[in-house]
Amino acid sequence: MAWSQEHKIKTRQKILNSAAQLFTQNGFDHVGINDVMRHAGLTRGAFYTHFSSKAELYAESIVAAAMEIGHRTDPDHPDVPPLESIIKTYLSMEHRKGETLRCPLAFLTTDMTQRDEQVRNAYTRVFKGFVNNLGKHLEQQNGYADTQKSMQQAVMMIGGLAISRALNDDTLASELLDSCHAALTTQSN
Amino acid sequence: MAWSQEHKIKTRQKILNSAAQLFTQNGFDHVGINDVMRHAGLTRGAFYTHFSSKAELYAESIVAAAMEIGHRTDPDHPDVPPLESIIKTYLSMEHRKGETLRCPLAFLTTDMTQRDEQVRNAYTRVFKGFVNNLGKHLEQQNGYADTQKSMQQAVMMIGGLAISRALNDDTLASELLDSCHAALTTQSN
DNA sequence: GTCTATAGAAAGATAGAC
DNA sequence: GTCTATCTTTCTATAGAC
Repeated sequence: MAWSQEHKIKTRQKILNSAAQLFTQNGFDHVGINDVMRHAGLTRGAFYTHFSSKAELYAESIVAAAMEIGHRTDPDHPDVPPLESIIKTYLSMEHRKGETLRCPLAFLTTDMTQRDEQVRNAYTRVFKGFVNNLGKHLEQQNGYADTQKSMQQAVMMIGGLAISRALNDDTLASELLDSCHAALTTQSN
Repeated sequence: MAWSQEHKIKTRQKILNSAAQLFTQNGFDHVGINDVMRHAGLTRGAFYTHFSSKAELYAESIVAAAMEIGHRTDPDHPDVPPLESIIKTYLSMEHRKGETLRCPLAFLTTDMTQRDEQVRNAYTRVFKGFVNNLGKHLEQQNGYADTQKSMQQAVMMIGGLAISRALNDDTLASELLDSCHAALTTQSN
């Protein structure tokens, strides 16, 4: 049946979108399958026809959450802002709040140490894509690639945001984000 | 009774040491009070005469875990190695494994976003101490303080290690740690 | 202070009706 | 495909014996 097939795909997407939001906001352990399904307008029992386990959903959610941000930062796509602008948005107090923007690399960093292979693989692939994107920006800017510099930029962005979220002091967090921003724009590029 | 008082203090310390180890290795949600007490050679029921809640234990554990590393890196103490050596140890695959060395700032970063005030305050205090220590090293080296540079160093160390632990790819993780090391030693200090 | 026993709640996963 | 109901496990926290 073409119709029910299509309906199933749409339902799956709704579950995945709900999961991406809830997981990045609260982490794996503080989101139940119940929460995800309710957020998607369904109930518990319907879950396992779409995903085989909570971990599988989590792995796919990380990729889904990354793609939401990814297509806004890929320099191969049209109308993507310059690196300077991307960095500023990434290292913002807005992103730290996590209401409108949530990079899974920064929001779920230490969460990964407790997860299984499939989840960690998803995170690793997303990280490689992130570094690769930074590398393309750098190459457009300077004419040559430099993986090491791209990794340093990635750490300064992801690490800076992750730590700022851990701090229970808005002033300090803001100073920290500013320091990271300065490191990324002041240095000899 | 002086004897039972002293015994209680020693028991408390044993619980705290066990907690510091288990929590930094596995995070808040994957360590039960049962695990901590068993590791300390006791049973569940004895816990609540020493701590009022799991969160209180967690907060104190973070400080305890930090002090284990702290006194080895404080430039005011005698026989503390130079910054270059500290950075190398911090950004090592050994530290990434977490068997002998575990900085709570890097091991528990995103875990903090789900915790209550007392826990987040403990983390924040430890982070301030970390940055302060780096600042003293920098001042000894260059003759002047630079908080922004110290924060950047902290992010490169903590963030680099945290991300390397999230990656499910030893080669990539090693490259990442090397990149962070290079950023901290190559730059114009 | 430390023990065993248990209350009470939450959550992953499954069974079976519709 | 989605629902309600349930099995099973896990864990914080407390009660009461010694």
